[in-house]
Amino acid sequence: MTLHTDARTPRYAAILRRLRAEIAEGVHPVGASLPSEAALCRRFEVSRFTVREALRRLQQDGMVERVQGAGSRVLRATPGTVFVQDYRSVGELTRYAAETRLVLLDTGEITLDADLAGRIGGIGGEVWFLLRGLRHTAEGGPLALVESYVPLRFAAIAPDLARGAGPIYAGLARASGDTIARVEQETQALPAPYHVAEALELTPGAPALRILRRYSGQAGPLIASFNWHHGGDRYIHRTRIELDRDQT
Amino acid sequence: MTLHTDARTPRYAAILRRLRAEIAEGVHPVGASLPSEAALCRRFEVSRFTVREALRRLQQDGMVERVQGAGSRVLRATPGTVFVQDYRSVGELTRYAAETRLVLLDTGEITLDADLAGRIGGIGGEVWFLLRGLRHTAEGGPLALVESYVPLRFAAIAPDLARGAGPIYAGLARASGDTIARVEQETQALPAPYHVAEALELTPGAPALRILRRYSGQAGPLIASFNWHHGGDRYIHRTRIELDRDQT
DNA sequence: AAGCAAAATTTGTCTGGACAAATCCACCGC
DNA sequence: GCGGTGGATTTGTCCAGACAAATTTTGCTT
Repeated sequence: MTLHTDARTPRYAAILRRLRAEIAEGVHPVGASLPSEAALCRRFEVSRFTVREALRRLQQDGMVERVQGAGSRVLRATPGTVFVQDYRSVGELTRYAAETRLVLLDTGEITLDADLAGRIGGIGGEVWFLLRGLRHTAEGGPLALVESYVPLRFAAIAPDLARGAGPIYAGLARASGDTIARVEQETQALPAPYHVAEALELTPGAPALRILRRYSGQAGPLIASFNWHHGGDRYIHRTRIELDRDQT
Repeated sequence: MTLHTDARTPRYAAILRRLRAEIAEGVHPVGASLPSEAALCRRFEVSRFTVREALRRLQQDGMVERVQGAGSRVLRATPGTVFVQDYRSVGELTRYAAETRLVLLDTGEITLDADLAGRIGGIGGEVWFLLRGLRHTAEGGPLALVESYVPLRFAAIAPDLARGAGPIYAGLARASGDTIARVEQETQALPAPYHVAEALELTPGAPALRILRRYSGQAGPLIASFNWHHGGDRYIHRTRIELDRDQT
């Protein structure tokens, strides 16, 4: 197959457009693997460099995940309309988590129904172990409902980690001899489900902020959790972009 | 200069670490240009591919901007503590805005009640000039309601800027001889107010995502805008943290 | 001094090739 | 059936080279 591209647009851009369209149309459904780099090279009659450039951009859009030895897998059918990236170094991330932890310990009001064991087809079609917890503010009001999904192999130790010191993801990484490789986060505004409304003292259906956070190690997922928050008046999810350079 | 790298870490990672350290130490101050790719190749005794891989990651961090023909310029010395950064560089940000603009023009469905002049004690107790706009997707559905607040001194030119080409904040910066210094963003989930629900085809009170974005120049605020979005099913606000593997 | 055109510089795109590292899978032995 | 082993597959890293495209600099002309 030859590429239809005028002299202006680079070849990888044409391939990128083609692949994006195919993913959107369901030729490569979410969860399926893309053809290998070699196959794409043959199909588009370009070098591996060009194919990789296109795949790299798909990956940057969050549409595709690439694993050495395994291949490229479709994560989502469309790029996020607004795509914001959050950067923290590992040291800072740990410190951040530690600070959060401190606040929680300060109030001494964490509830953890860790013994509630479920086998729930949670996220990504996989079977996970569910932990449920509640976070309170210093004033005693509910701050967040946390629903954490842990791979089944951690089912035995997860409750202890949840009750122990330090963030859970760090404990899981330690226990499996892994290191944190990736943290992803998705924010949505949804009507509060009944059990969330009850926990956060909202009326069911009121706007709630749901933040999905996924921690992955080199070996695979460590933990994924939904954090349910008050919609607006009591909680603000805040980000900041700082540009240090002059723009013309 | 030879690289000190054990067999495990790739060479580009070592170069990346070195450059990051030098930028942090001020060897390459913010605003200055990095050595050219060719120079870095000679210095580290690697091929251009390897240098480019390191530079590409610096660019992804938002620390460096790369312009064809001009070189690589240092944008910021370190990743901030809790800063969330749009992963596009400033150059790409402009282009992104331009692309959005194109899409909008394509559908021909932008509504701009720019002549609706209000003196509204908007944000921060100051008096602002209000612009209102609606963004449609390619499929024709409403994507976002935009309410922009502009300082009164820009009241005369703002409507023209909104109708003209290019992002408004860039036009304002140009008009005032200023440069963008900071962009802040806050996300909240709120019950959709009536006028928002009407615009986005929601039922009033349904969960909506409100993103407040503030652009500031060196001299002061340039523009602040509320972006109202669908709550969840059609719009996902997504962030991602990717940790480099060369950190322990 | 100002304007314009050519040259030099610098990053972008692309080829072809090579080996390493991670993963997957079929086969074998128990 | 189970576990391990080895080969095949697939992506990651790296090189040397080439031309294109954008920008900056230089030098010439007016």
